[in-house]
Amino acid sequence: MQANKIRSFLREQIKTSAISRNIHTDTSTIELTKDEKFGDLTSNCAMVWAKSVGKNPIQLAQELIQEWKNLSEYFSEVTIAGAGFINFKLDLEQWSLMMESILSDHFSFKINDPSTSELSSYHLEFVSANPTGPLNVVSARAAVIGDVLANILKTLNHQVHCEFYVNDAGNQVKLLGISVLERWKELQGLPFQIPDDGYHGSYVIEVAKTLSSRISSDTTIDQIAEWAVQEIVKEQKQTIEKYRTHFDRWFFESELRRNRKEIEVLEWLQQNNYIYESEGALYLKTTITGLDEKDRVVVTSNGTPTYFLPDIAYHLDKYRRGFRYAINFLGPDHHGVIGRMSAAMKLLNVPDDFLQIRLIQQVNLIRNGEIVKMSKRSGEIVTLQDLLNELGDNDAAVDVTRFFFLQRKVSTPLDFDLTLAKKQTEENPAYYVQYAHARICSILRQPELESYLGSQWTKTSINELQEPETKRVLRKLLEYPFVLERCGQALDPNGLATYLMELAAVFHKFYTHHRVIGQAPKVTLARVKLIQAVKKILAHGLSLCRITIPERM
RNA sequence: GCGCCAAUAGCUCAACAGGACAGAGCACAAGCCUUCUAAGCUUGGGGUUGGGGGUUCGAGUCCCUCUUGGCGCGCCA
Repeated sequence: MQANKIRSFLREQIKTSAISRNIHTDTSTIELTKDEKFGDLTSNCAMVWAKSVGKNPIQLAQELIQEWKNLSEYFSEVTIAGAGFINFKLDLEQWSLMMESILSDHFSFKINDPSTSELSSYHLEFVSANPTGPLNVVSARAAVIGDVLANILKTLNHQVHCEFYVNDAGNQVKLLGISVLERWKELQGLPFQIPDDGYHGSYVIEVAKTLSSRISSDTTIDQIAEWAVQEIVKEQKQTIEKYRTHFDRWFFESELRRNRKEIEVLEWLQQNNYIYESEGALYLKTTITGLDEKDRVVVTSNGTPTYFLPDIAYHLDKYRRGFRYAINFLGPDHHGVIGRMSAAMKLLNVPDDFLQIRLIQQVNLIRNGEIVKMSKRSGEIVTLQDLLNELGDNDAAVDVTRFFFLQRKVSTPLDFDLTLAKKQTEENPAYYVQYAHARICSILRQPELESYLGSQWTKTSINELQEPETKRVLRKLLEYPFVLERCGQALDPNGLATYLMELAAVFHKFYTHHRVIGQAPKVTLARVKLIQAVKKILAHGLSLCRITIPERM
């Protein structure tokens, strides 16, 4: 939209000036100002360059303004302020064009400026919980983050593929099989004994019940394990879909193994001398990359591959499928993976920036003021389904938790207070945003406004939108594409939730200060168009978050 | 012991690859509905951004150090 166009124009000017001063890596930024008194857009380039050019920032800023052409085409005022900020006040015409672009039918935030964004294909892996139990609340956080980030990246015109990696091979799955078998014995009234490191949760009993007709005394553990995984994954899929998160593919480790992909990788690594043997086990020389602190075992001395080997094969497979970036969201207890996996990718000649591992910090569940310790093995779990049940298991419950998780940065641990969350369904921040949308719909339903709804935006309407509370709304609208771009770059959708709160806030303030109905026709028209624009952006943002967009509340 | 992540108002969190006076919500106090939804708005109190150094025009943000909390450090996944 218009905001991108304006920024590209400025960026070009700054770039030209940078090159003529021999500045090749320019770290200056163009930002929206925090306060209207500084204009609308601001650049810090004069301050950033001052040192290497050997001039004081203010003097440099004056030179730059002289140098730049056609500023008046976009800006009504360009000033130097503070330590050397160059501030740009947008011309009314530009505000009008912005409104026009938002209100137009084929309105889009897609960024068409190749200098600001290379279009890429992203592989997003998130949640990837083990298929040995139901999804818990930590998975819920990952699900929302990954899902909304995917939506944002798509809006920015990137190709996005979301994947859930199912670790359905190895020891843990065998343990699951044993645990199910023992529970089955229990159901048959036979003596049973679940191993200490087995799975003790009550869901195992449910799985055993479901499978009871298929199990007999000569069924193998592997078979039971396979069936159990199927049941649990089915359950996980249902829950996650209910939670409005969709994966393009559920990738099974067993599939990789059936095609002997991990052996293929191992052989390649051996041929290239990256593997050595010690005490009967095979080690990968991850340390030679400088990215890992010690070499890692890939095949144990009894001949079975560790989880690491298929993991390498999986990430290589992502690369071979042609993605430009693989973003991998992991739980905080996996941070050890970063070093070894980056090292493995390097050994396989995959570009350094291909794999980007992000940690999602943990979720502490608090109930009645106490932390609920969760562990699949001990059986004390609060599942995602439990959580939804506690909150009422309806659309509102999903809205609440999705928005709650989106409000926090992924890099910080968070406390989820169950008792509070239940109460907050009445006074939740998500409602604040939704309420703004419902309020606008309510205004637009008024019969007096019917004749205005379909009218075209006219350039002069912008003159009617100059009160402080109204101008603040316009400034917020201008910010939206900046917000999306920032979220995409940071690989964190957190900023979107914050933005929606702010947009709702400026609207609510506008609402209490100004009335749409009963004004001079040109004023009513301008305000109708304004709230239509706000409605459009709110709906767009909420749909990226996959939160209900209510017409009435 | 080594490593990773964090610490911002009474509580939960913001602050956009260092930027202009650190902002919201909840809670607390006082107000605003005979006119478009009061799930809203207005006003107020509340902070040495865990402590201490440093880097620079400028630090919550970067570096060092200390304190506190969480998590890792297996031929488990």
